[in-house]
Order: sequence, then C-alpha cells, then structure tokens
Amino acid sequence: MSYVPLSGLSLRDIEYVVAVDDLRNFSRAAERCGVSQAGLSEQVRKLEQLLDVTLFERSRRHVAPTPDGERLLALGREVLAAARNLLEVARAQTGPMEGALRLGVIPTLGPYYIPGLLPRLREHYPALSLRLRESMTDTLVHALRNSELDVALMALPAPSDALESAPIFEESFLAVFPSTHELAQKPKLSLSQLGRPDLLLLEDGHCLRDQALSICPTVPREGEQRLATSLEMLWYMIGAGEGFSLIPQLALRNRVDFEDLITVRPLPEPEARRTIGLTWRASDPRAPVFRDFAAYLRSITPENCHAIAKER
Amino acid sequence: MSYVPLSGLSLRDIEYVVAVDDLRNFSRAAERCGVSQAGLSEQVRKLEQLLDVTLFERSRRHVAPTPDGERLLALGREVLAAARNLLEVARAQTGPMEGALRLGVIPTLGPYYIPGLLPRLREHYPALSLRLRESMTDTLVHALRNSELDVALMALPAPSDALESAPIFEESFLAVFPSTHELAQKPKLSLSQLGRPDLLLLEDGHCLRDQALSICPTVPREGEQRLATSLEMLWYMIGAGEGFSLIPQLALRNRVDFEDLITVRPLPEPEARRTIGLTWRASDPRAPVFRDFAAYLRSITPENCHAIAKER
DNA sequence: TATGACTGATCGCTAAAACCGAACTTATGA
DNA sequence: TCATAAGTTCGGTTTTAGCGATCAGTCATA
Repeated sequence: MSYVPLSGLSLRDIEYVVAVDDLRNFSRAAERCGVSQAGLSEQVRKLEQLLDVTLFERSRRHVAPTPDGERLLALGREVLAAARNLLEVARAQTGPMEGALRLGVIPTLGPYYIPGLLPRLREHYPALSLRLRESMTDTLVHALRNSELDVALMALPAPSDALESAPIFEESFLAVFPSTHELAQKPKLSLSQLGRPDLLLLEDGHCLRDQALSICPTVPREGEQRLATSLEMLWYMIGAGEGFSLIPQLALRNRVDFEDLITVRPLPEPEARRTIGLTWRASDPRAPVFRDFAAYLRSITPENCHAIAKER
Repeated sequence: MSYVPLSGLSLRDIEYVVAVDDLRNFSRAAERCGVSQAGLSEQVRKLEQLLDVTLFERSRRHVAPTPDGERLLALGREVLAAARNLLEVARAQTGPMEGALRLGVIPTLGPYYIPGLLPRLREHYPALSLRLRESMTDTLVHALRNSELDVALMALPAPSDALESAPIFEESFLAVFPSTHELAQKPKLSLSQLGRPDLLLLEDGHCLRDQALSICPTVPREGEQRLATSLEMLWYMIGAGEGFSLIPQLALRNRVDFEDLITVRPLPEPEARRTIGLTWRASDPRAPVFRDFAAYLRSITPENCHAIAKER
C-alpha cells in the first residue's frame, strides 16, 4: 500500500466549493454550509491556492466555474459522494448480534448442543449469520486470540488472561459402563471407585479427558490409558466392553444404541460436573454484546443441564 | 442537488485510520502521517466517536479492525482514492492555451482571416482545440459575458466595461466601385466624396456598417440605404452596378471574380481603418494567457494589414 | 448621472481544533 | 521482577477556521 499524502486537502473545503458551484453565489453557499460568507470565501481561496487552480471566475455579478474548475468540481463531488456513503454506512452500522459471528465449539459439546441451539438462535437473532468451527480448546483459544474466531463455547475456565468468559450452564458427567461391568450394579457410585485401569479416555487435547482425570482421584498410569479419538468412538468402545468412562450429560440425549449392552449411572453432584461457558477476547469491543449473548444462552439452558445460579 | 452535511468528517482522520489499518500499529501510522502517536491516537478516537463505531480492536499487543471497521475502512480508502485522484488531476492541470477554447469572430473578418490562421495556431498551440463561432459583435459580446465564449475576434473598441481587449492589427478599408462608377476614375479619393446615396451598406448589426457610416461624413438617409446581408452579397451587388462600398482589406484577398467589372481604390490612411482585436471577460482568470495569445496573433499579422505599433 | 442594493474580498480578532511532549497503563518476555 | 513496547491520557501550545465589520466593484433604477 503506497502512501500518498493529501497535503491538507479537506472535505470541508470541497463541500464549500461544491456549494458555490451549486448555488453560484458565495453568500448563499456560506449560508448552506453554516458559515459566514467571509469564512467561506477565505477557504475557497485557500483551496484554489492549494490546488494551484482557479476554480471560479468571479465577476462582481456572476460566479462561474472555469473549465479546469468544472473538471475538478466533478471530482470533488465524487469525493463527497464517497464520504457521504461512508457516513451512511457507519450510521446504518450492524446492531448487536447482526452479521457474521464466528463461533467455535469443543467437539465434546458441539454435536450435542448446537443442533438444538440453532433454531433458537435463528429465531432470537434473525440477522445473525453463524460461522461454526469445531476444535479442541487450545485451538479455539488460539483462534480467538488471533481474531480468527469471535466467540467460543468451551468448558470453563478458559486458559488465557486475554480472554473473558461467562458461564452458560453446568453439565453433569455420567458414568457409562458395559452392562456386565462390576461397577454397573453398585447401588451408589463414589468418585474414588472410578480410578481404575479400565477407565477409557479421549486422546490428548480434549478437555473432557482432563476433566475426567481431575474427577477421578486415582489416575491410570500413562501408557496404560485407553484412548478414543472422539466421544462416539468412546461410546462404541464401551459398548464393545472395552471399559467404562465418563460421558457428559448432553452426549447421552436420545442415545438408544447398545441400550441393553450399556448401563448409565449417575455420579455424586455437584462434583462430577463441568461448566460450559462462552469465551471471547477481553479486548473485543463487542464484549458487552457477548455478555448479553451468554445471558440469552443461559436462559435456554438445555433440559438435564443445570442453570447457573447467578451471574458470577 | 440535495445538500447532506458531512458533520465534521475529515480526510485527515480517514488517512489516519487507514494508516493504522495498513500498518496495524499506531506509532508507525503516526510516523507515516507525520504526526505524533498521541495526536493520531486522539484523532482516531474522535473519528470512532463521530461514526459511533469502534473501528479497531486494541489489545496492548495487537491492533485489528473490527468487522464494522473493516467495512468502513474499505469505504474510507475509496474516499481517499477519490481525493487523491482530484489532487492528481489538479496537479496535471491544463497549461495555458491547452484544451478547448471557444473563439468567436465577426462575419466580416472570420472567412478572410481564420482560414489562414488555423494552421499557424495548430502549429503554435498543438494542444489547443478551437470551437469557432461566427456572430455579429453584439451577439459575441453577450456570449462572452455569459461565459458561452472564452475569447472573440472583433473590431475594437469592444462595447462593454466587463470585457478586456488587446489590439491585433489594423485593417484598411478600400473603396470598391463598379468599373463604370464615376468615382472609380478619380485620381485621388477623399472621404467626403463617399457620402453618397449609392453607398451600399450591410444590414443592421454588422459593425462594418457602423464603421462605414463613421468614416463617410455624409450619411445616406435612413430608408434609402441599400442593405446587403453579407460581404459576399455586397460584392455581388457592386459587381451588378448597384452602387459602391467600403470593403476591408482582408476580404479582397485572392478575389478575382468580376475583375473587369469592379475597380478597387485606396482611401486616405490612417483614417480609413478599423482595429481588429481579441476580447475576453476581464474577470477571466486566463486573462494573462489571452494577452499572450493576442501578442502571438500580432506577431503573425496578415500581409496587407498594419501591425500595431506597440502594446497599448 | 447619481444612488442604493448586492456581492465578493479583505482585515483584525477570537475560539476551536489539532498537535505535542510527558506521564501513565498494561501486556510481554528475559 | 524488571525492561520493553505500545496505546492512552493530560496540560499546554500552535495552528487554523471562523466571525463581524468594512471595503470595493457592479448593476439597476431613479
């Protein structure tokens, strides 16, 4: 981008000369521009000096543009038109939650939360156009910080100072066993019982993996962990009797496959929960809008999930 | 032309924000714009306030345009482009005697002077494009004053204060008789001899008519004057023996028709002359250029005409 | 031909704005 | 924890736009 200085050219001056051209009269042009005739006359003279072109031929009785002036006035009108256009667009600027919003979401939430969310959003923010992206937390955080995303849905807390978050709801973890699993029959499960080698985990990077590890006090040794690449795979592995795992509430909704092979058991509350929240750059000027957005999302907390008691 | 005020929008401010957008750095943008970083920062803030749009998202480490800002910056660039275009055109403005020049000329001069003039002008002012118009003096004067013409060639003095003129050459009048006319044989003609009823005149409006009348001390009575609609017609009427008249020198050049029917006689100099000059609006900013133009025309005074002794 | 109305230019002054340097704030990273 | 970098804020200065008053042509009219 080459830089060409405008050496003092000003929109106001262009307005003045165009007014003179329109009205062919300095006094009336001054009136239209809301300045004194003296001031306008001076500015016109200055502009002529700047351009080194006599724009108007003044006889005491007539004002008429010179041939050169005529050409330049036409260009001046173009400049003004462009400027007015800018002002108009600025004035009709997108309101809150209009236009494109780039929304990231973690893989252990997206497929189970977003489908039900979309119609509500379409209804509540009719002018909103969502660009969805599903990635693991770290990737989302990077994308936020690089302004590749505007907001993201993830488990809180978000691991960065530069980001601001608001909680939306809390989601319970449920223990999911093969029906034949020894723990599947216990009347009541405690968290300490879950620290077993047959605890199946997602592969590295998924926050759900870390959440599971932090809930279960005894951790399987590295190298012995059994890793799944997605919640779906995890589910299939459980159905195949490979082991058990913790599955977030929403991921269970409407799930009927392997119904007889699998047993779902509740866990002690409120320990076995994760908080889902909306996250954005703290520096984003739309931060207040995003706070409202989070409040709306709170107001439509999915069934089976726990509404946030009060704004943190 | 509806008037939409720009409410304080300024090209400088647009320059500033575009610089920030280009360089993504306030300090460097300030340097490019030749102001302090503080000043630029303030102006950017003011513009954002004026537009009621946050153009940039500032974190301490990064500057990036908001979605709205991106849109407005694109429009800002358009405004700047239009303004730069204006400046460029102004800088490359037509020099003196370039582009279109609307030149008027009186009918008793045009057909005899212009044809020889054009090739010289084309050579001397290669960028000049002439728009010629032939009318009687009064019409030319009106056209000049209404800016419908830029300059005119006519007999001086020009009848208006608002006009400025420069003489180009003096043109003699010659007496033209039918060969059989009684005055055609006189050894020497005096002006007093010409005030006769058979003096043929052009119709009203032609300056040549007035010139003839002012030269010939005795005037034919109104109603008895014999009127021609053009110099050509006058010539034919003389050839037909209808009377005699005064014909300006240039109109005789190369004229061979009726050679044996017509006698041409000189008149006392310098009384029987008219001054041909160039005339323009005194208020026209190109007045100095026109003065030079007149000087050039003086330097190529046609043969048989009298150069002006010195600039008046 | 004088005169008054109209119009743009000019002048001295005032108010507003743009601008500057310095101090301040806040991330980042050694 | 300190140094660095970058944007913001603040108080004072300079520049500039603007104003009222006045001047100076021009035109129409009396």
